[in-house]
Amino acid sequence: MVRRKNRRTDSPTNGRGEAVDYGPLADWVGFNLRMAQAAAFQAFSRLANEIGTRPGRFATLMLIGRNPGISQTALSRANGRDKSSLTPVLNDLERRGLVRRARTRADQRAYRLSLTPAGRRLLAELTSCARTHERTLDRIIGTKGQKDFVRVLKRIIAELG
Amino acid sequence: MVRRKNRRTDSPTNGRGEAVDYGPLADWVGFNLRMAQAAAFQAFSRLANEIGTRPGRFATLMLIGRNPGISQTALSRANGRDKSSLTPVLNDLERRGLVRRARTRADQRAYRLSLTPAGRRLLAELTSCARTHERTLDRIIGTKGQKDFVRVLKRIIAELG
DNA sequence: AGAAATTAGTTGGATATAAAACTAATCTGC
DNA sequence: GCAGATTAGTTTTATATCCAACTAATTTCT
Repeated sequence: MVRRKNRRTDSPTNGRGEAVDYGPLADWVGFNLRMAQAAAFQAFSRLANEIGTRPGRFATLMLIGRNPGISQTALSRANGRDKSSLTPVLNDLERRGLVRRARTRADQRAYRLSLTPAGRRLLAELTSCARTHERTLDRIIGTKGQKDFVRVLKRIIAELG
Repeated sequence: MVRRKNRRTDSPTNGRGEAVDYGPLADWVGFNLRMAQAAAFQAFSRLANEIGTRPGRFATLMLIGRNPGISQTALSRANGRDKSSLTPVLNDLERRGLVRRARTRADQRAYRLSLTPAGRRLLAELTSCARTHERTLDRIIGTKGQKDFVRVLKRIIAELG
Protein backbone atom coordinates (compact mmCIF):
# COMPACT_ATOMS: atom_id res chain seq x y z
CA MET A 1 0.00 0.00 0.00
CA VAL A 2 1.25 3.42 -0.94
CA ARG A 3 1.93 5.50 2.12
CA ARG A 4 1.10 9.04 1.02
CA LYS A 5 2.80 11.94 2.67
CA ASN A 6 0.42 14.26 4.50
CA ARG A 7 -0.39 17.01 2.08
CA ARG A 8 -2.17 20.08 3.27
CA THR A 9 -5.43 18.94 1.76
CA ASP A 10 -5.46 15.68 3.72
CA SER A 11 -7.69 15.54 6.77
CA PRO A 12 -5.83 15.43 10.06
CA THR A 13 -5.34 11.97 11.47
CA ASN A 14 -4.86 10.60 14.94
CA GLY A 15 -1.72 8.68 15.81
CA ARG A 16 -2.82 5.56 13.95
CA GLY A 17 -3.72 7.14 10.64
CA GLU A 18 -7.44 7.19 11.33
CA ALA A 19 -9.37 10.38 10.72
CA VAL A 20 -9.82 12.58 13.76
CA ASP A 21 -13.34 12.85 15.15
CA TYR A 22 -14.23 16.51 15.54
CA GLY A 23 -17.57 15.83 17.15
CA PRO A 24 -19.83 18.86 17.18
CA LEU A 25 -16.86 21.10 16.39
CA ALA A 26 -17.06 19.90 12.80
CA ASP A 27 -20.05 22.06 12.02
CA TRP A 28 -19.77 24.85 14.50
CA VAL A 29 -19.24 28.31 13.12
CA GLY A 30 -16.90 29.40 15.88
CA PHE A 31 -14.41 26.60 15.42
CA ASN A 32 -14.37 26.79 11.63
CA LEU A 33 -14.04 30.55 11.81
CA ARG A 34 -10.99 30.18 14.00
CA MET A 35 -9.41 27.55 11.76
CA ALA A 36 -10.11 29.47 8.56
CA GLN A 37 -8.75 32.67 10.01
CA ALA A 38 -5.59 30.95 11.16
CA ALA A 39 -5.11 29.37 7.74
CA ALA A 40 -5.65 32.63 5.86
CA PHE A 41 -3.46 34.49 8.33
CA GLN A 42 -0.59 32.08 7.87
CA ALA A 43 -0.92 32.09 4.11
CA PHE A 44 -0.67 35.87 4.11
CA SER A 45 2.19 35.67 6.59
CA ARG A 46 4.19 33.57 4.18
CA LEU A 47 3.69 36.16 1.46
CA ALA A 48 4.31 39.20 3.63
CA ASN A 49 7.28 37.66 5.34
CA GLU A 50 9.31 38.01 2.17
CA ILE A 51 8.87 41.77 2.43
CA GLY A 52 9.89 41.66 6.06
CA THR A 53 6.74 42.68 7.86
CA ARG A 54 4.17 40.68 9.73
CA PRO A 55 0.52 40.70 8.75
CA GLY A 56 -0.74 42.51 11.81
CA ARG A 57 1.27 45.50 10.68
CA PHE A 58 -0.45 45.70 7.36
CA ALA A 59 -3.86 46.76 8.63
CA THR A 60 -2.16 49.22 10.97
CA LEU A 61 -0.26 50.86 8.12
CA MET A 62 -3.31 50.91 5.89
CA LEU A 63 -5.49 52.55 8.51
CA ILE A 64 -2.88 55.19 9.27
CA GLY A 65 -2.31 55.81 5.57
CA ARG A 66 -6.01 56.23 4.93
CA ASN A 67 -6.64 58.30 8.03
CA PRO A 68 -3.67 60.58 8.58
CA GLY A 69 -3.89 62.27 11.97
CA ILE A 70 -5.79 59.38 13.54
CA SER A 71 -5.14 58.80 17.23
CA GLN A 72 -3.87 55.56 18.70
CA THR A 73 -7.12 54.88 20.47
CA ALA A 74 -9.20 55.41 17.34
CA LEU A 75 -6.77 53.22 15.43
CA SER A 76 -7.00 50.44 17.98
CA ARG A 77 -10.79 50.50 17.81
CA ALA A 78 -10.81 50.44 14.02
CA ASN A 79 -8.36 47.56 14.09
CA GLY A 80 -10.30 45.62 16.71
CA ARG A 81 -7.48 45.42 19.23
CA ASP A 82 -6.74 46.86 22.62
CA LYS A 83 -4.97 50.19 22.59
CA SER A 84 -2.22 48.83 24.80
CA SER A 85 -1.19 46.34 22.17
CA LEU A 86 -0.56 49.21 19.80
CA THR A 87 2.15 50.85 21.87
CA PRO A 88 4.97 48.39 21.05
CA VAL A 89 3.86 48.13 17.43
CA LEU A 90 3.98 51.88 16.93
CA ASN A 91 7.25 52.15 18.82
CA ASP A 92 8.71 49.72 16.34
CA LEU A 93 7.16 51.33 13.26
CA GLU A 94 8.35 54.73 14.43
CA ARG A 95 11.85 53.46 15.17
CA ARG A 96 11.99 52.02 11.68
CA GLY A 97 10.96 55.36 10.20
CA LEU A 98 7.63 54.21 8.81
CA VAL A 99 5.23 56.11 11.04
CA ARG A 100 5.31 59.58 12.60
CA ARG A 101 3.77 60.42 15.97
CA ALA A 102 3.01 64.13 16.23
CA ARG A 103 1.61 65.75 19.34
CA THR A 104 -1.55 67.68 18.69
CA ARG A 105 -1.90 71.30 19.69
CA ALA A 106 -5.51 70.85 20.78
CA ASP A 107 -5.05 67.77 22.94
CA GLN A 108 -1.65 67.26 24.45
CA ARG A 109 -2.41 63.67 25.41
CA ALA A 110 -3.11 62.39 21.92
CA TYR A 111 -0.83 61.65 19.02
CA ARG A 112 -1.63 62.30 15.40
CA LEU A 113 -0.32 59.34 13.45
CA SER A 114 0.83 59.51 9.87
CA LEU A 115 3.00 57.59 7.43
CA THR A 116 6.41 58.71 6.34
CA PRO A 117 7.35 58.31 2.66
CA ALA A 118 9.04 55.03 3.58
CA GLY A 119 5.86 53.95 5.32
CA ARG A 120 3.89 54.74 2.20
CA ARG A 121 6.29 52.72 0.10
CA LEU A 122 6.04 49.70 2.40
CA LEU A 123 2.26 50.01 2.48
CA ALA A 124 2.18 49.95 -1.32
CA GLU A 125 4.28 46.78 -1.37
CA LEU A 126 2.12 45.11 1.23
CA THR A 127 -1.01 46.14 -0.59
CA SER A 128 0.07 44.42 -3.75
CA CYS A 129 0.95 41.41 -1.64
CA ALA A 130 -2.50 41.49 -0.07
CA ARG A 131 -4.12 41.73 -3.46
CA THR A 132 -2.41 38.51 -4.45
CA HIS A 133 -3.69 36.91 -1.29
CA GLU A 134 -7.20 38.19 -1.95
CA ARG A 135 -7.14 36.71 -5.43
CA THR A 136 -6.28 33.35 -3.92
CA LEU A 137 -9.16 33.64 -1.49
CA ASP A 138 -11.53 34.74 -4.25
CA ARG A 139 -10.55 31.71 -6.24
CA ILE A 140 -11.29 29.45 -3.26
CA ILE A 141 -14.56 31.10 -2.34
CA GLY A 142 -15.79 31.79 -5.82
CA THR A 143 -16.41 35.32 -7.01
CA LYS A 144 -20.12 34.81 -6.68
CA GLY A 145 -20.13 33.60 -3.09
CA GLN A 146 -17.52 36.14 -2.07
CA LYS A 147 -19.97 39.03 -1.68
CA ASP A 148 -22.32 37.01 0.53
CA PHE A 149 -19.45 35.68 2.56
CA VAL A 150 -18.07 39.11 3.35
CA ARG A 151 -21.54 40.35 4.16
CA VAL A 152 -21.94 37.63 6.77
CA LEU A 153 -18.52 38.41 8.24
CA LYS A 154 -19.45 42.07 8.52
CA ARG A 155 -22.68 41.17 10.24
CA ILE A 156 -20.81 39.11 12.81
CA ILE A 157 -18.39 41.98 13.39
CA ALA A 158 -21.20 44.50 13.80
CA GLU A 159 -23.25 42.33 16.16
CA LEU A 160 -20.50 40.95 18.37
CA GLY A 161 -17.76 43.57 18.06
CA MET B 1 -27.01 68.03 19.04
CA VAL B 2 -27.34 64.79 20.89
CA ARG B 3 -23.95 63.20 21.45
CA ARG B 4 -24.62 59.47 21.38
CA LYS B 5 -22.35 57.16 23.32
CA ASN B 6 -20.48 54.71 21.12
CA ARG B 7 -22.48 51.52 21.11
CA ARG B 8 -20.96 48.34 19.78
CA THR B 9 -22.94 48.62 16.56
CA ASP B 10 -21.56 52.07 15.75
CA SER B 11 -18.82 52.26 13.18
CA PRO B 12 -15.42 53.13 14.55
CA THR B 13 -14.55 56.80 14.30
CA ASN B 14 -11.33 58.71 14.07
CA GLY B 15 -10.42 61.26 16.71
CA ARG B 16 -12.83 63.86 15.41
CA GLY B 17 -15.95 61.68 15.26
CA GLU B 18 -15.68 61.10 11.54
CA ALA B 19 -16.01 57.55 10.24
CA VAL B 20 -12.73 55.75 9.69
CA ASP B 21 -11.73 55.09 6.10
CA TYR B 22 -10.85 51.42 5.74
CA GLY B 23 -9.77 51.74 2.13
CA PRO B 24 -9.53 48.40 0.39
CA LEU B 25 -9.58 46.61 3.74
CA ALA B 26 -13.32 47.25 3.87
CA ASP B 27 -14.10 44.51 1.39
CA TRP B 28 -11.16 42.19 1.74
CA VAL B 29 -11.89 38.72 2.95
CA GLY B 30 -8.73 38.45 5.03
CA PHE B 31 -9.36 41.54 7.11
CA ASN B 32 -13.03 40.80 7.72
CA LEU B 33 -12.19 37.23 8.58
CA ARG B 34 -9.76 38.41 11.20
CA MET B 35 -12.19 40.93 12.67
CA ALA B 36 -15.10 38.47 12.73
CA GLN B 37 -12.99 35.76 14.31
CA ALA B 38 -11.77 38.14 16.99
CA ALA B 39 -15.32 39.26 17.72
CA ALA B 40 -16.68 35.71 17.93
CA PHE B 41 -13.71 34.60 20.00
CA GLN B 42 -14.21 37.36 22.53
CA ALA B 43 -17.93 36.73 22.75
CA PHE B 44 -17.26 33.09 23.53
CA SER B 45 -14.54 34.11 25.95
CA ARG B 46 -17.00 36.12 27.96
CA LEU B 47 -19.30 33.10 28.22
CA ALA B 48 -16.58 30.56 28.94
CA ASN B 49 -14.83 32.81 31.41
CA GLU B 50 -17.64 32.32 33.89
CA ILE B 51 -16.83 28.62 33.96
CA GLY B 52 -13.19 29.43 34.46
CA THR B 53 -11.61 28.22 31.26
CA ARG B 54 -10.42 30.03 28.18
CA PRO B 55 -11.81 29.27 24.73
CA GLY B 56 -8.62 27.75 23.35
CA ARG B 57 -8.98 24.99 25.91
CA PHE B 58 -12.41 24.02 24.71
CA ALA B 59 -11.38 22.61 21.32
CA THR B 60 -8.47 20.85 23.01
CA LEU B 61 -10.75 19.12 25.50
CA MET B 62 -13.29 18.24 22.84
CA LEU B 63 -10.68 16.69 20.56
CA ILE B 64 -9.20 14.65 23.38
CA GLY B 65 -12.65 13.59 24.55
CA ARG B 66 -13.62 12.49 21.07
CA ASN B 67 -10.30 10.82 20.29
CA PRO B 68 -9.02 9.17 23.45
CA GLY B 69 -5.46 8.01 23.00
CA ILE B 70 -4.63 10.76 20.51
CA SER B 71 -1.05 11.99 20.54
CA GLN B 72 0.00 15.58 21.13
CA THR B 73 1.23 15.99 17.60
CA ALA B 74 -1.99 14.66 16.08
CA LEU B 75 -3.95 16.89 18.43
CA SER B 76 -1.96 19.95 17.47
CA ARG B 77 -2.56 19.26 13.78
CA ALA B 78 -6.29 18.72 14.30
CA ASN B 79 -6.43 21.92 16.27
CA GLY B 80 -4.42 23.92 13.74
CA ARG B 81 -1.68 24.95 16.14
CA ASP B 82 1.96 24.20 16.56
CA LYS B 83 2.74 21.23 18.78
CA SER B 84 5.01 23.36 20.93
CA SER B 85 2.12 25.54 21.98
CA LEU B 86 0.36 22.47 23.33
CA THR B 87 2.99 21.63 25.92
CA PRO B 88 2.10 24.35 28.43
CA VAL B 89 -1.62 23.87 27.83
CA LEU B 90 -1.46 20.16 28.56
CA ASN B 91 0.82 20.71 31.53
CA ASP B 92 -1.85 22.94 32.97
CA LEU B 93 -4.76 20.64 32.11
CA GLU B 94 -2.91 17.70 33.60
CA ARG B 95 -2.00 19.59 36.74
CA ARG B 96 -5.66 20.51 37.16
CA GLY B 97 -6.65 16.88 36.85
CA LEU B 98 -8.60 17.24 33.60
CA VAL B 99 -6.36 15.33 31.20
CA ARG B 100 -4.24 12.22 31.55
CA ARG B 101 -0.98 11.64 29.68
CA ALA B 102 -0.16 7.95 29.43
CA ARG B 103 2.99 6.61 27.84
CA THR B 104 2.29 4.14 25.08
CA ARG B 105 3.82 0.70 25.12
CA ALA B 106 4.42 0.73 21.38
CA ASP B 107 6.06 4.13 21.07
CA GLN B 108 7.85 5.38 24.12
CA ARG B 109 8.10 8.90 22.75
CA ALA B 110 4.39 9.52 22.37
CA TYR B 111 1.69 10.17 24.93
CA ARG B 112 -1.83 8.85 24.72
CA LEU B 113 -4.09 11.66 25.88
CA SER B 114 -7.44 11.12 27.54
CA LEU B 115 -9.90 12.98 29.73
CA THR B 116 -10.38 12.28 33.37
CA PRO B 117 -13.94 12.25 34.77
CA ALA B 118 -13.39 15.86 35.84
CA GLY B 119 -12.26 16.67 32.32
CA ARG B 120 -15.41 15.12 30.93
CA ARG B 121 -17.52 17.17 33.31
CA LEU B 122 -15.81 20.40 32.32
CA LEU B 123 -16.12 19.52 28.64
CA ALA B 124 -19.86 19.00 29.10
CA GLU B 125 -20.19 22.41 30.73
CA LEU B 126 -18.18 24.09 28.00
CA THR B 127 -20.17 22.31 25.33
CA SER B 128 -23.42 23.69 26.60
CA CYS B 129 -21.76 27.08 26.75
CA ALA B 130 -20.60 26.69 23.15
CA ARG B 131 -24.08 25.69 22.07
CA THR B 132 -25.38 28.96 23.44
CA HIS B 133 -22.71 30.79 21.51
CA GLU B 134 -23.56 28.88 18.34
CA ARG B 135 -27.21 29.81 18.69
CA THR B 136 -26.18 33.46 18.84
CA LEU B 137 -24.09 33.07 15.71
CA ASP B 138 -26.88 31.21 13.95
CA ARG B 139 -29.23 34.04 14.78
CA ILE B 140 -26.79 36.56 13.30
CA ILE B 141 -26.00 34.55 10.20
CA GLY B 142 -29.44 33.16 9.60
CA THR B 143 -30.11 29.46 9.67
CA LYS B 144 -30.32 29.39 5.92
CA GLY B 145 -27.00 31.08 5.20
CA GLN B 146 -25.27 29.19 7.98
CA LYS B 147 -24.69 26.02 5.95
CA ASP B 148 -23.15 27.93 3.02
CA PHE B 149 -21.04 29.99 5.35
CA VAL B 150 -19.52 26.98 7.08
CA ARG B 151 -18.95 25.32 3.74
CA VAL B 152 -16.90 28.28 2.58
CA LEU B 153 -14.91 28.30 5.82
CA LYS B 154 -14.14 24.62 5.41
CA ARG B 155 -13.00 25.21 1.87
CA ILE B 156 -10.60 27.91 3.03
CA ILE B 157 -9.27 25.59 5.74
CA ALA B 158 -8.77 22.73 3.29
CA GLU B 159 -7.07 24.83 0.65
CA LEU B 160 -4.83 26.96 2.82
CA GLY B 161 -4.43 24.84 5.96
C1' DA C 1 -12.92 78.22 39.18
C1' DG C 2 -12.14 73.86 41.36
C1' DA C 3 -13.22 69.01 42.24
C1' DA C 4 -14.58 64.86 40.03
C1' DA C 5 -14.94 62.16 36.05
C1' DT C 6 -13.22 60.94 31.69
C1' DT C 7 -9.83 60.17 28.16
C1' DA C 8 -5.00 59.18 25.71
C1' DG C 9 -1.39 56.67 26.10
C1' DT C 10 2.00 53.61 28.68
C1' DT C 11 3.40 49.95 31.74
C1' DG C 12 3.31 45.50 33.94
C1' DG C 13 1.56 40.94 34.39
C1' DA C 14 -0.52 37.08 32.12
C1' DT C 15 -1.68 33.90 28.28
C1' DA C 16 -1.31 32.25 23.60
C1' DT C 17 1.16 31.24 19.87
C1' DA C 18 5.05 30.14 16.34
C1' DA C 19 9.67 28.91 15.01
C1' DA C 20 13.98 26.82 15.78
C1' DA C 21 17.05 24.10 18.37
C1' DC C 22 17.19 20.31 21.14
C1' DT C 23 16.69 15.13 23.28
C1' DA C 24 15.22 10.69 23.05
C1' DA C 25 12.93 7.04 20.62
C1' DT C 26 11.79 4.79 16.39
C1' DC C 27 12.09 3.59 11.66
C1' DT C 28 14.51 2.79 7.05
C1' DG C 29 17.73 1.06 3.86
C1' DC C 30 21.18 -1.38 3.15
C1' DG D 1 21.94 -4.97 12.88
C1' DC D 2 23.49 -0.53 12.42
C1' DA D 3 24.01 4.41 10.58
C1' DG D 4 21.25 8.00 9.13
C1' DA D 5 16.81 9.95 8.78
C1' DT D 6 12.51 10.78 10.92
C1' DT D 7 9.30 11.58 14.63
C1' DA D 8 7.30 12.97 19.54
C1' DG D 9 7.66 16.00 22.72
C1' DT D 10 10.07 19.89 25.28
C1' DT D 11 12.62 24.13 25.74
C1' DT D 12 13.92 28.59 24.40
C1' DT D 13 13.09 32.83 22.28
C1' DA D 14 10.24 36.16 20.23
C1' DT D 15 5.57 38.29 19.10
C1' DA D 16 1.02 39.44 19.81
C1' DT D 17 -2.46 40.09 22.53
C1' DC D 18 -5.60 41.33 26.74
C1' DC D 19 -6.58 43.39 31.11
C1' DA D 20 -5.85 46.23 35.03
C1' DA D 21 -3.38 49.79 37.07
C1' DC D 22 -1.14 53.87 36.26
C1' DT D 23 0.10 59.10 34.73
C1' DA D 24 -1.04 63.18 32.64
C1' DA D 25 -4.27 66.07 30.17
C1' DT D 26 -8.94 67.43 29.38
C1' DT D 27 -13.78 67.91 30.13
C1' DT D 28 -17.88 68.17 33.07
C1' DC D 29 -20.49 69.54 36.88
C1' DT D 30 -21.74 72.52 40.17
